[in-house]
Amino acid sequence: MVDTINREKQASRRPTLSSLAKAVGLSKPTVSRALNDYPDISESTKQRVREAAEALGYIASSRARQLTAGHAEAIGLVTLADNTGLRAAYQSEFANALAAGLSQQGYDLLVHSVAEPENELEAYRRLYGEGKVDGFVLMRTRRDDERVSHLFKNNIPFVTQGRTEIGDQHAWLDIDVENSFQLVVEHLLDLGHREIAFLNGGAAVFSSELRLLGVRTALERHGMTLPAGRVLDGDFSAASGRLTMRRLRDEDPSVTALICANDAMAMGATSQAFEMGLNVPSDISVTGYDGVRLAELFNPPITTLAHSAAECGETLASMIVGLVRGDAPTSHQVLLPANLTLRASTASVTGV
Amino acid sequence: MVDTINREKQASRRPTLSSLAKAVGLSKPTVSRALNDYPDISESTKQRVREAAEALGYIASSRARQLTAGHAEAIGLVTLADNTGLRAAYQSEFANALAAGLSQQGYDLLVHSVAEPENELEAYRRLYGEGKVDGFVLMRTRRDDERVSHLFKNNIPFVTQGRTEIGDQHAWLDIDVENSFQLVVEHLLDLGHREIAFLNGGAAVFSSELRLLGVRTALERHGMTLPAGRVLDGDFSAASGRLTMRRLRDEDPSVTALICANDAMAMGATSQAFEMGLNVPSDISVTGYDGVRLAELFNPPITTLAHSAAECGETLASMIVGLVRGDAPTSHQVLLPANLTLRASTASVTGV
DNA sequence: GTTGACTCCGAAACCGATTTCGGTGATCCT
DNA sequence: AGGATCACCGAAATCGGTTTCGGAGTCAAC
Repeated sequence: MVDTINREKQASRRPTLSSLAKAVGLSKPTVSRALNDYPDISESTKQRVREAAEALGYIASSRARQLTAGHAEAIGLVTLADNTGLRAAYQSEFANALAAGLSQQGYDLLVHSVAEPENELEAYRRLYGEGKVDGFVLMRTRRDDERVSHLFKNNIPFVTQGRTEIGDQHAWLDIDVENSFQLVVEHLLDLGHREIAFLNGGAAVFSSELRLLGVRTALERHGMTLPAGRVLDGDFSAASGRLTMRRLRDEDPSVTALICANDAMAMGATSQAFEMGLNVPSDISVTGYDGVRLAELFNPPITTLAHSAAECGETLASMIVGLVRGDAPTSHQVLLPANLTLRASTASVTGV
Repeated sequence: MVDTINREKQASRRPTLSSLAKAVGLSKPTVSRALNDYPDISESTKQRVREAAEALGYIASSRARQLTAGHAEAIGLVTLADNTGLRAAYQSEFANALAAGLSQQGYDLLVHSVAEPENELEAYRRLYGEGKVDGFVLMRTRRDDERVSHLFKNNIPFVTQGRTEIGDQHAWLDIDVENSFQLVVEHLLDLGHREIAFLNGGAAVFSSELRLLGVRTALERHGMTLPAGRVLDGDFSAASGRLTMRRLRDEDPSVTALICANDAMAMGATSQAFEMGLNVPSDISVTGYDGVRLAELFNPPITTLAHSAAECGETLASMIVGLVRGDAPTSHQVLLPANLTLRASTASVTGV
């Protein structure tokens, strides 16, 4: 009876290093080194061990390996549970690419979602403290970001997507927004627009400043200025794009072009325009930023500054893996360009 | 010198159970049980241990715990690297919700991306074999899905989103598409449409059959039939929506309403219609399915069958956790309704 | 025939937790 | 006072790998 139970147990249980060792008549360490291709194991033995492992379907437990190796081969991504709608669309394209890049390097992406923002830091602490991840990728960093300062202080590997106030001290990947938004302005100027408004993304985001700088610089190069009233503050949501479009028609109807700090706001603004009887682009041109795929499907397709989420994800993946393996954080600071992608939401000024 | 190094090591190293035990002058097991609130430890000792743990910033290593506990407290999600565009949009909303649901139950979501579809099974095998995850959530299951049969055969916990051929034997969450598409048809009939085409999603997907059944049933209830030529096959991509719309105008221009099997195809079809000079909905009505957020932002907003990705994610989360904890797979089979969400892509027939 | 170098493998310790089992001391009972 | 009961804690084994160290052979050299 006991015998039966034991045999069943044996059979149902996945093979371990010990059982594999027993099967080939070698010791645990020898088998381990054989599988890991150590030079002090004879080729014939390695061959024998590999065949036996294959035959028994042996797969080394990463749990046990992690314990001695000291790393989890996983990178953490902490998201906020209320991160829904279009904002999530960008994040998902990105997370997908990130996971792809990490997988290439033998790492997995561990996603943890927190319900309340005030528990966010705790999640980082726990995930790393428990040893579930070796480092983090941070999305949508803010200018003064407590996550960044916490990770930095505690010497935990991390890469941010977007620069921060202490950007010179950690690893980051960012888009050259300053330059990019100059391109947008040039494009609109070429089309004859002179009454341009800019819907920015809030001062808490580091790149907002750079975006504004880009817009200003380009305008000034052509002897124009951006009045304070034409700089609006949004929150990257489609709703805030709608709101802006409404206010614009009420308070500043002479505007012929609206530059938005992301695609979601551009889409919101465009939808709102149509609902108010304004046509995009014949009545007002709208531009976005991000290159979310769906902006291309939008009607009209949105002219935008596209950067490849896939490229971002892959680059971030190799950056964080580099950090985990001991690279200096400051050696991983990458600025990617965005490409002005002309589509149908911008057109030359006609009616004026 | 050695002393210094050691002290530094001690200091920089995160505290372990042993060091904590030493600090409070107790044994490892006692401290472990105190922290885990075992009844055979005095309240005063527990208190003392907890305070010391807090003071030292002790966090139990999940790596070590996993080794004895036998579970990883993580659920795997395997994605295909080429999963981009709109298809990804749905997945992301979903993955977000899934992660949120899992986190609530103390589990994390481990995302692994595979580049080549032929390596997909290998990923499932490895992830579970290594003990990195306790189970899986499968998205977009196919009618005859080798992932499903593999997991089923090997007795690995999993939940699918969507039924399969052996759906009666495993856990799944699905939308009641048959019923839902009846609603769409009724809606279109109410609007006076009589020339209706249906862009389905390919026979490999189990629900395609049910969708078709729903459309047929509703039509027949009104004494109508769906001619074979009016059933098109798509692949859920926006491109296939565009293609369909082109073919429809060329080959079957009398059609006044197009029912699509998902939002992406509906959006593609709509975009294409506009580009060909057809107006949606006045010339042709288009409907979608999925309730991706951006369908709402689309211009015109797409009438669709919406189901909450968030609800799906959360439900799947509790289902898979239940399975991991020993529930019978067949006890977790959930059919969710979809809500007909009327927006601006459908209107009554005018021109006929 | 001893020494040395070199190849190949095994015993034991270790990673950081949990679990099993047993033991001490206090308390209660008769 | 002796024995039973109970509350509380510790020694040792365990999970499944890796690493350190050393030992048994073989072979060439002197």
